[in-house]
Amino acid sequence: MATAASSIPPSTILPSDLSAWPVGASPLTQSLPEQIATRLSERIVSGTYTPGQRIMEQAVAFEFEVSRGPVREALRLLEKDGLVIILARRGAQVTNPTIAEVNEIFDIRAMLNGLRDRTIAENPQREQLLPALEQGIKQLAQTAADPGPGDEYIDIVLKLNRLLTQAVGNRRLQTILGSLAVQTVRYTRLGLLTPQRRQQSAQNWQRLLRSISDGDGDEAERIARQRVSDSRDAAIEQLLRQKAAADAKASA
Amino acid sequence: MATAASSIPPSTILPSDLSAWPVGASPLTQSLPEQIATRLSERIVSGTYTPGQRIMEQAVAFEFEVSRGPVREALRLLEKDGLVIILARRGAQVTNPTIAEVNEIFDIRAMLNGLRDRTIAENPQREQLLPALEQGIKQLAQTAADPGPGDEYIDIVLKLNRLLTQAVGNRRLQTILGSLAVQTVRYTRLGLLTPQRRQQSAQNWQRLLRSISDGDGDEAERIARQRVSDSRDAAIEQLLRQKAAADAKASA
DNA sequence: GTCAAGAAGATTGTTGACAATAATACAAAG
DNA sequence: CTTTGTATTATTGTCAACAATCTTCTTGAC
Repeated sequence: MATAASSIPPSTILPSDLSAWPVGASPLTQSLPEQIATRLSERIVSGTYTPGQRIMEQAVAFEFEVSRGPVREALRLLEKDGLVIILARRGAQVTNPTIAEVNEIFDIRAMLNGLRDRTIAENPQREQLLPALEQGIKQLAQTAADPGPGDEYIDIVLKLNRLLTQAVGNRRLQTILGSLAVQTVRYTRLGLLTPQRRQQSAQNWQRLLRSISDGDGDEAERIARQRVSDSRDAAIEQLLRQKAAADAKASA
Repeated sequence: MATAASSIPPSTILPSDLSAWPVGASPLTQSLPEQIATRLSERIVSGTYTPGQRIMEQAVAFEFEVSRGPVREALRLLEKDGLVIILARRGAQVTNPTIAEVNEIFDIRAMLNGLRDRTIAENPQREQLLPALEQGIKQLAQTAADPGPGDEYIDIVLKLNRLLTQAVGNRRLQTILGSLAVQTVRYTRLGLLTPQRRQQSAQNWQRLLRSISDGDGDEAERIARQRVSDSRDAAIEQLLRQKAAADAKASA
């Protein structure tokens, strides 16, 4: 029944607009499968569900007090974002990407972020974006210098990326970038963000702002690729530690 | 029951490996939803289902002699590839992209094809690819000069693209490019491929071959983007005619 | 004649049960 | 002790029916 939807509390860990689904023409209320997918994606991104872990329809359905139908659809949605892999007659399990695969995702992100930022820099109406961008980047510089607790820094970066991704009208690009972002945030959250890396990242954002304001598409694309490349390094390190920990646990 | 699957004849219009789904570790037999999705995608790509047309679960289920469950999943698969759009409680309808949206898809294809061809050109093991590539490009040159009937030319181009896409190990890139290819083939099939365009395309492929064999990634990327850009022009023209025809029919 | 409100019909969303298949445990043979 | 075959269990795949919602048609008022 539709009222069962209310038994699923709203998302708390991830801001719901981070995820890929309700990108355009979103209804005010997520559908039941979407709600389930959101909840499950939080667990995968946060590590509650570990890489390789099986997710069984029955168990999820029981926990959320719905039938297996919506759960199946939710798992298909997660598959679309690469958070789970579904094998025929063997169900879903949390993806456990290799280093090479994560690198590949970053390759694509670098390309498409480049396309995105170039498009924005060459858009005559880019002026409207500048105030919000400036404000975010200012915040970023402050947080880079003074770390503070938690993931505040990453949240700001995500917000900036969201801002830019939504600014380009290209809906398919939004979808793809959203999906790729969901996958990589698994490894940048809690990542090894050293002060130097934060500083460099903040500087890159500042350079990006200038290139956009100047309307220099070439430069914007170059910087975007550089930025993704930098975050890749941090993510790979993080992933390596994660895998090492998992191996140690497995052999114990 | 599983035997109902046999009531759905295999794909005929599109070679099944064109579609995005069974990319890696594919089971020998497609699942029921996949079979339905393949069949429906053929109708959309071939124009049997016109842009904007509603696809109703009941009707499809009845025609294929299955229940609505698998049909629902099939429609979700098609949505992933951008062939239909699903609105909550309003069902699926064949996408009817604007010129701008098709342009956006080609923007992304240009970028990612560039990434793909660069990756291949810079791969030390690229030698293995060259014979098959050469053979395909030779075929292409012949067909470009001597058109022949049907879509033979386009089929060769698709084959070449498939060859390259599968050559890069990057599975996610494969998925995305496959999805984008499915969408654009709606407008390149039966497209306005003038002899000049075919000639130029064949030449570009030849240049690409050389850059790969030389290991020149920069050049490979540049050519790839050019190639997509050219095919974009033909597709947009085709789409314009299609829309004009639809408008004329609507007002009649 | 046009527009609004309501009723009837059509269509999607969800559910629980059944069927088919894969994973597991166990026993027997080499 | 390992391996192979078999029985059991667990899990996914499919179905048909019900509930909720949207669409369309009719009716009535202005």
